[in-house]
Amino acid sequence: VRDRNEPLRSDAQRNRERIIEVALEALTRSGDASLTSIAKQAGVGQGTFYRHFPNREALVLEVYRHEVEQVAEAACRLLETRPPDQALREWLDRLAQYAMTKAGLADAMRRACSHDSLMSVSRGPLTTAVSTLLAANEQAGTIRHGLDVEDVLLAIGGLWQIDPKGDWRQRAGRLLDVVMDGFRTGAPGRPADVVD
Amino acid sequence: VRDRNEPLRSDAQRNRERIIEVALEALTRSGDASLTSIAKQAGVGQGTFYRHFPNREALVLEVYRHEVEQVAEAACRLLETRPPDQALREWLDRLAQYAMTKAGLADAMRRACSHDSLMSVSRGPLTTAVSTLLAANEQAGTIRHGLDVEDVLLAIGGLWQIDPKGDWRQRAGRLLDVVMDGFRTGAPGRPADVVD
DNA sequence: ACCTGAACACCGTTCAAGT
DNA sequence: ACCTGAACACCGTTCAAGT
Repeated sequence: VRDRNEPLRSDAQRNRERIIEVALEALTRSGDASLTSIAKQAGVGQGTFYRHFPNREALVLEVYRHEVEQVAEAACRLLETRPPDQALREWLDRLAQYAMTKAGLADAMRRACSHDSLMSVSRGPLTTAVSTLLAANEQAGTIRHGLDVEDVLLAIGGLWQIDPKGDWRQRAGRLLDVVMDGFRTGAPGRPADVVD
Repeated sequence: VRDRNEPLRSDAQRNRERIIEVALEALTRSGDASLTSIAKQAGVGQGTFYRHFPNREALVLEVYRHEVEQVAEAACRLLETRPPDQALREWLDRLAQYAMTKAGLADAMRRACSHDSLMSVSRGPLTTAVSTLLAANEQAGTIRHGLDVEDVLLAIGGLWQIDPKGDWRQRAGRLLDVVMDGFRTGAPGRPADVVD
């Protein structure tokens, strides 16, 4: 209904930002925080809330997008200062750390978002980050050929199942060890696909 | 309040089974089927429903437990007719297939169940199956030492994120290829832990 | 001991009325 | 163009009354 490129009226802009700000805080604390409570905390009426976010999924996706951009940015910086395989591994470590501190938000995503929309968000900055890391490693010969972004995202899918309470550092480390080994070239059982 | 070992009165028993039966059907179709609708479809009042299942999580866990037992059983049979690594792989393939046909139920689990309860269900028959497969493979030398059940369950965690619509067979296959390679002994980058 | 269904609280969503 | 808050539908949960 509204032109996405037209700038918002200043009060609307402020409201929108305030909602996102409050939602980040509330959803991080608990993934099932009610929209009503978020609207109230943000100091807007329900109608206003729904003008900006037509449903829970829209809000969660927006908050998530904001957050995930930060992690994605780190990838390039890591590649500049480290060999590709170390950069990949460290980036995955950071992703794990991020997943743990934002467990509530991840929970909100799982509960509110369809498979399709989950994919489409990943198709944003996360994809760029992963494919950059992937390309650098493939070129350096530190991972097997033919892996795509979704292979990686699925392989680390277990991160979102780790309990943030408890020994998550060790758990995540073990998972990433296994996964990284699966990524490397010439893993046994699959003779290294020597292409052209 | 009730003694878990005392047998239920026959009508109560029948109600309980009917609820589970209906819930399996409804939740498989859609993970967010309402408890009210399930109770109604099962032909019981709300009070009866809550007598058997104090909340959504309790119901979902119970339905899930029933289903997962079937997959777990297959593990032993596979080990009898195949070499350990093929048995493991084929079992994972079946798990993937199962995850896809029961996508709604998996969705219901994700939405309704806490991390803790998710773990505790896995600690049931699934754990037995995985650890049997793991032990056989470790002994045969087809996987690295020191992997535990949770390593495996986390490594295949991505299965639950695959979209059942679309090319899930190929996706799951690729994921399991990566993961199995990560499991094998002597994967590069981790010099084979030669123990004792 | 178990079942029923009305009743309650709460949440997501809509909409007429405002500025 | 945007905001407000009352109103509605629906869901989870409880409980007094039944057998």
